[in-house]
Amino acid sequence: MEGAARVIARRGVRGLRVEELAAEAGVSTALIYYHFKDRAGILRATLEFINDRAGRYTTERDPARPGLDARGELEQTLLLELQDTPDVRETSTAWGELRASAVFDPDLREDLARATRVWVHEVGELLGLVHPMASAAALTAAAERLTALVEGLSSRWLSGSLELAQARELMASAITTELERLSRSRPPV
Amino acid sequence: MEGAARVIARRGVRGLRVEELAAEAGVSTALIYYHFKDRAGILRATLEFINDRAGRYTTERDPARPGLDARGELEQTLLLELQDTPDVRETSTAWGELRASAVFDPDLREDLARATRVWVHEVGELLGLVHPMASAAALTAAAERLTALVEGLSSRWLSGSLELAQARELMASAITTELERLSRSRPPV
DNA sequence: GTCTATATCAGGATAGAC
DNA sequence: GTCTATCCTGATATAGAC
Repeated sequence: MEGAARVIARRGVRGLRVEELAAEAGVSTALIYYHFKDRAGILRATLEFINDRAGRYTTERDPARPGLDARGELEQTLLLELQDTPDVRETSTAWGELRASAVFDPDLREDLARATRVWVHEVGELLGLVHPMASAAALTAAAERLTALVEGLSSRWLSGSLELAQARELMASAITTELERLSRSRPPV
Repeated sequence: MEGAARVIARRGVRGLRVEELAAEAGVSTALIYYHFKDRAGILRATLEFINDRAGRYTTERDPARPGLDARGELEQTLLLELQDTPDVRETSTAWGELRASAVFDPDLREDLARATRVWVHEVGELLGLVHPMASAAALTAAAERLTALVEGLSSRWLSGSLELAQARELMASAITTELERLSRSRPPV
């Protein structure tokens, strides 16, 4: 699975070759087919693996850093996707590929939509911690804008149209703006 | 070229089959190869065609609607990408595919980065018309955020994670927010 | 479980006639 | 310019031995 994640990060979901994956794992292609029904099965398992791993590093901060306030946690959650580490690169790349593939493959859409909803919801909760008086609708809209922006910036970064440092700055300023917006729409007590 | 644009919208850049393109155009594959060197040549020509067409419908508003104020023009330019017409769908799909492919194909990056810069610059200019006192840096940053958000929302829409109407609402509210932000950072005279 | 073939097939590209 | 026929490569998937 780790090898598969690396291959997807290197070649994309649609560029994944079973032979290359086998080489990456140091086994024969036949063994891959022994463990997975077919190419689609490999993909399914790998994307699940990647999502699990992403979920892990998204939530493991919770108990570990009690000193982090809600806003800090929000920033960290969103900026996490804009980092040049192998894990994040793999996850973001796979995520982008999944979305791009879903445009042409309806089978992928449901999983993707669900995962997106979960993420938007998480960010919405964090925004709610910072601004407890904001309406649910306002929080959801802000979360939707912020997460969509992360995806947009991430794909610009990965496709070489934007420097990582700039992407992070733009994201940070967007967070500030959204929080200001929330505090104006329903001022805190 | 129109047939190619349709096929790309249906199958993606990486899913384009020369045979399907030939069928779409009602000719043989051999004739396609008579006109284009190879598959890459087909792709190059088609993406150029699509970009030209997109450029056309982006700018043809200028002389036609003198009544449209700067803000209206800004909104129209950005919301244009979020419409369910064949042209826009084709353009947005191709654009998303191009970006997704560029992650794995360095050859595509330069063209893409250039086109992105042009677009960001255009939006920056429009923002400047609305807020002539804002600094160039602030305008560019806002344009970068807004265009990245359009891309993020567009790919969510095309991949079935977001309703078009919602995407448009989110985009409209983001424009409002960015304009407010600009007016605060350097208040108008 | 794991390997070495190998069947099979799709799709890019070309030859050569008209 | 346009077609039919076909070559050829690369990639999925399987058979069968160990």
